Formats: sequence, C-alpha cells, structure tokens
Amino acid sequence: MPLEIRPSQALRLWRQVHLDLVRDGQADLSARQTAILLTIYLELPPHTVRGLAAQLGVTKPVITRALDTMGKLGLVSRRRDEFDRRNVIIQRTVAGALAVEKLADLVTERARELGGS
Amino acid sequence: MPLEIRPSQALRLWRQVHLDLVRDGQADLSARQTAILLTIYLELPPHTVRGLAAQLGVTKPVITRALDTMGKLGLVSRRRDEFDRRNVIIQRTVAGALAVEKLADLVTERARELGGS
DNA sequence: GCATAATGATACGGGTCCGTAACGATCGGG
DNA sequence: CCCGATCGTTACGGACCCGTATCATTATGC
Repeated sequence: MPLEIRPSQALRLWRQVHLDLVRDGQADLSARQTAILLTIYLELPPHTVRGLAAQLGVTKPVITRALDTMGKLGLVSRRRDEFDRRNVIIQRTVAGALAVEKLADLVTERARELGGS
Repeated sequence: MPLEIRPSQALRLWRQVHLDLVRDGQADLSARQTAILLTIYLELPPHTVRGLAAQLGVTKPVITRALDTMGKLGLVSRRRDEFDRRNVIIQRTVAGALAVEKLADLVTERARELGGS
C-alpha cells in the first residue's frame, strides 16, 4: 500500500510542517535530534547510545549530547542497565510521547490539506 | 485532492527521511533553516529579510544569520534591491535548487516505500 | 534641508554543538 | 586475578545560534 505523493506536494508538506514547528515555538530540533527522538519512539527497545550512534552513522558523543539536551527538555530519560552496568538504556517519557504524537497529528493534518498541485 | 496518511505512517516517513538526511552527511539544518530554505524556493519572489521574519514569526537577526550560514553553503545568495537600497533580495542558487529537488525526491521515494501500517 | 521611519547588519553575553581524544567504569577471557 | 575490550561520558578548542539592543544606510514626509 504505497503512498502516492508528487515531489511538489512533498515539498509543500515539508515546508508547511516546518513552518508550524517554528511558529509554535517548539524546541528547534536539528535533523539529528529529530532522527534520534523518532528512532527511540518508533523502534523497539532497548535503545543504547552505541546502537543509536550506529543507526544514525554518527559518533557516540553526538548521541550523548543530544540525549543531554532532550533530557533537559523532558523528551527522554536514561537509566543504567542493571545486567551490564556499562550500558545505558534510553527510555521514553510522557512528555516525549506527547510531542511525538503531536508531530504525527501535525503531519497528518497538513497532508490532508494538501491540494492537488 | 487530499493526501490520505495515517499518523503512524506520518511518523515513519518523518523518521526515515531524517535518517537519510543525517546519514547522507547533508548540512544538519535546523527546523528554522529548513523552513526558510523551502519558503525561498516555493513561494514567489521577491524575498526579503523582513518578509521572511514575518512569515516565520521570528526576529530579523535570526533570518540574517540563517542566510549567512546557508550562503556559505551556497544554498542562497543576497543582492541589494536597486530600487530601494535598504532592501536585500534573497535569491535562489543552482546548488540550492538541487538540494531542494533532492529533498523532494527523498520524501517522495520514502513515501512510496511506506507499507500499510 | 532635516527629522523621522524603515531596513538589514552587527555587537554582546550565553548557550549548544561539533570532531577528536582521552577518561573512568565495567565486563570477560585466559 | 589481571589485562584487554567495550561502554558511555567528559575535556578541549572552535564554530554556530540565540535574544536583545544598537548600528549605518537609505528612504520619506514636512
């Protein structure tokens, strides 16, 4: 069940959603942070720093810093893995789930409004 | 001709495209920069700093700095308005048009691959 | 001509992020 | 038990961005 969308529609959707994100005064997440956040909330746990770094193709400090920032925003939290105490398990939060859900609704709504150009 | 998409599809599309952007080592544009870039390339010229600031609901220095950065990346360029020399006209570039087109193809392709979940 | 308004750029102090390199903590094999 | 491997974090110097305030330049109205 592929989703049919033309390039011009894709661009207008992309622009409109980003405009909404900026105007709503949301956290101005970079592409990296967005990718990390959505990976945590869409892929099956457990998530580790190393695993996220591998999936995104970036270094570990990038993940650590992104988690620091998003942790301050309340979007994710961290916990030590008790079975292998070297690992850190990244956990979802209520606020994070809410933000992700809001993004989903935003994209869905803007797609619906998309005319046939 | 509305575009039907479910929230879970929207999220998977959003994640996958951001993952591609990060992995391709593209410029890690923030939501603001993306909104500015697409506004320049989708809306009718002429574009000014003041006009962009008003559309995004941000202050003028935000636009100036974003244009500085994207100018270095070759995505946009600036030119004085000869009829009112206070104004600066923001112009598109070949590299910028190419990047926008690439983004459009990326979104379109990832939407096509989207399964029916 | 001169005061006022408007435009975009710049200065400032503070914060975040980058990539590389090193670090402490922890696990595992011999 | 200890040495190497692995984990996530931190240190470093540099770059970018933020919001606010101010600036120089240019246009406009009287």
